Amino acid sequence: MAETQIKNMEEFSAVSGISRPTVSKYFNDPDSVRHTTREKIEAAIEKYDYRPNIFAMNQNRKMTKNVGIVVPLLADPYFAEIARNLEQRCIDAGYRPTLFSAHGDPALETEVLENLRSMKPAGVLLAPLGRASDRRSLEKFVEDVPTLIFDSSVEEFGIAFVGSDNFQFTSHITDYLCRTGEPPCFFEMKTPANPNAHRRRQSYLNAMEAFGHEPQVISVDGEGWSFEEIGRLGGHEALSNKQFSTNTILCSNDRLAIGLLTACYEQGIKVGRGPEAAIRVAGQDGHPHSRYTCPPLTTISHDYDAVSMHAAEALFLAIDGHVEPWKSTRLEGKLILRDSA
Amino acid sequence: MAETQIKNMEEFSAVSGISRPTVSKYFNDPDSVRHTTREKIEAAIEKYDYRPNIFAMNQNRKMTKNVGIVVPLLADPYFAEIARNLEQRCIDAGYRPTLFSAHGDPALETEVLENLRSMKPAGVLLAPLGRASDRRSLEKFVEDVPTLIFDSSVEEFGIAFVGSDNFQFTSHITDYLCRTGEPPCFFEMKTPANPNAHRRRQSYLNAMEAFGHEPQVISVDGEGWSFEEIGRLGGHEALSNKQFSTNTILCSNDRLAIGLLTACYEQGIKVGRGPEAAIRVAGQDGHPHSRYTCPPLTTISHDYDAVSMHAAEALFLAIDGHVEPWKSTRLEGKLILRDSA
DNA sequence: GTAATTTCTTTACGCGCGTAAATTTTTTGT
DNA sequence: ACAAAAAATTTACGCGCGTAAAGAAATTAC
Repeated sequence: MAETQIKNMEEFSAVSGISRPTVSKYFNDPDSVRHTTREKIEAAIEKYDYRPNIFAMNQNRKMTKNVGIVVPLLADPYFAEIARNLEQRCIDAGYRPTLFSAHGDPALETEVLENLRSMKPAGVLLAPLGRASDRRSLEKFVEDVPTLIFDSSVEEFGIAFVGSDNFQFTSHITDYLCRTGEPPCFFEMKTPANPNAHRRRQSYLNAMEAFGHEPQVISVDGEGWSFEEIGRLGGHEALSNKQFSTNTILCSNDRLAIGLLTACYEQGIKVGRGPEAAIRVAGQDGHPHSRYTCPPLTTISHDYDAVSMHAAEALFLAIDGHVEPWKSTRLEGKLILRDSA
Repeated sequence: MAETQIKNMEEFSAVSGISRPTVSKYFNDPDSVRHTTREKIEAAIEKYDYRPNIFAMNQNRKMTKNVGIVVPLLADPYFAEIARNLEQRCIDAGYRPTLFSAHGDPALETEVLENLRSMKPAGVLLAPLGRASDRRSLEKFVEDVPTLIFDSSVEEFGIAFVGSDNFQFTSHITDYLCRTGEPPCFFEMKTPANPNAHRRRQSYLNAMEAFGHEPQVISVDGEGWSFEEIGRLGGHEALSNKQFSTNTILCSNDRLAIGLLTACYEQGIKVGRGPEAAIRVAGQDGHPHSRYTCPPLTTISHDYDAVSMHAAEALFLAIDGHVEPWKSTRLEGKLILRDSA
């Protein structure tokens, strides 16, 4: 690295021997300049360690290279994991991702979108809070910014939706449970955070009917995003009152299942699929933590990789101007058999 | 809101009746203008929904209002939780926080800092990867940007360090375990990710000596940040080989403990403090998930609130120019008694 | 009420880069 | 080798705001 400190593109253009507009063009898209020119510029970048001022860059460009990634709750490893995936894909595609979390709070979600707007993002990958989201501010946002909705759909907002096929999820795992033991009861939140839960309940009802079993849904109280605690408290109540009509419980999601497992433990109820176990518990999501519960949780897992790939690709296409009608992509999950069911 | 769309500060200055330089002053610091002026401006903001262009703002200011928050692994709920805390404090103090994760990768950590630099942040709250961090790039970074190190200290880098008192952590919980049963063995990673682990081991050795017990450290293999899996695999090996000389195991951190609990489960070993339990297991960190293990994990918890408060305050003071000699603040943890020990 | 002080206005320039237009140079096709 | 096409250069302006300087206006002090 040379000792002369380059402070702007003008100076850089001088030392690199390439005119400033061409240098500017290069930074906008390295492939847009001739191969030999590109090499000269990159040699100079290497030598002088020059990087253009991103604020000055973004000020004039109508479209920046910024991409916002918004999740409802970053403290949930599921969202952390998918956000990590998306982040990497954005970087690989030459964008500058920025991570945001609504922390379970609708007001914060609105605020985050408000702030995002001022970053003039080329696009946004948004997993909405769901039921609690402020519909009007979401609507206003997606009008102005190319937004791909993932994880949980909100009407036909944005350019497309990419998520998991909740119907497949639940029917698949219900099928498994029915084939390997007593048919499952369904354990869920009474007022779930997002519409995925409704689909899963409906799919459970459908599947049970198809198999000729009597469905039983236990809906527990609880607001907010403390699913484990809701599952634990609700589980205690349901267990104490003997609300489960069979020895098998399918939870609406893994976090609820984790709470339920804790409740079972606290009541001395042995969970598993062995003969000595009293009940079987299964979850849904393939939560990063589900491997380490006791017993390890049988679940049906999101295809993290596929979801993030489809979501990112769809957004990048839209940014590049490939307009397509709104589309919903729902990917299948994979059953993960462990000891809990 | 009026229908006229204000597109820059010039226009806003016209409709608000305040000159542009004064409006600019207001956005730089609302308290720097006269009370009556401030009200006029804020009324106009409300009416016209104007927000200054952040790129243009940041371009000329030598110091922005940006604050970077960098953690080693956002998928770890511990870091997610503390990041959330810090984020909120930054917002409350009028800064614009941006979240970054090194995702356990030293190269990514360096890259994140490189990108952060171009955001000209007023300051950075950095929890380094630790042992794996690239010392030289950290050093270069903290020279240029006011950086507060938290969670895991790296020499005397940055403006200060704020974290937990690992010596107090381990001596406190070791004391508890000794008083309530057999003295603990210490379960850790052979090559831990950060220096906190070394302090904890040392503190364990000190405490055991003080109590007149023979210490026993079991160090398990494993690289990276998959602590649960490392704990599980190492736990299996240690349990099979009967390496634990007492019935009590203190883990270097909660994630390791969670893995160990899974190993115990998989070997049919009952964990708890009751008479029917075979061993006791305790962790350290107060991991958000520790409440929901089976049995719920006895641990010693970081004071998340205090750590984030001290860290944020120290950074804000430094940004405001209060230069103080480098200082290390280590906060005590609180013992959380649960069923596992 | 007057002077001192604070705050605001006017004027003006610059930051670093995007980008458009006209021109020149280089590359490509045949 | 020559014309056509592609890419680079020169020139020039603008983006939205920070900020400095000088003077006018409003507030405060006494």
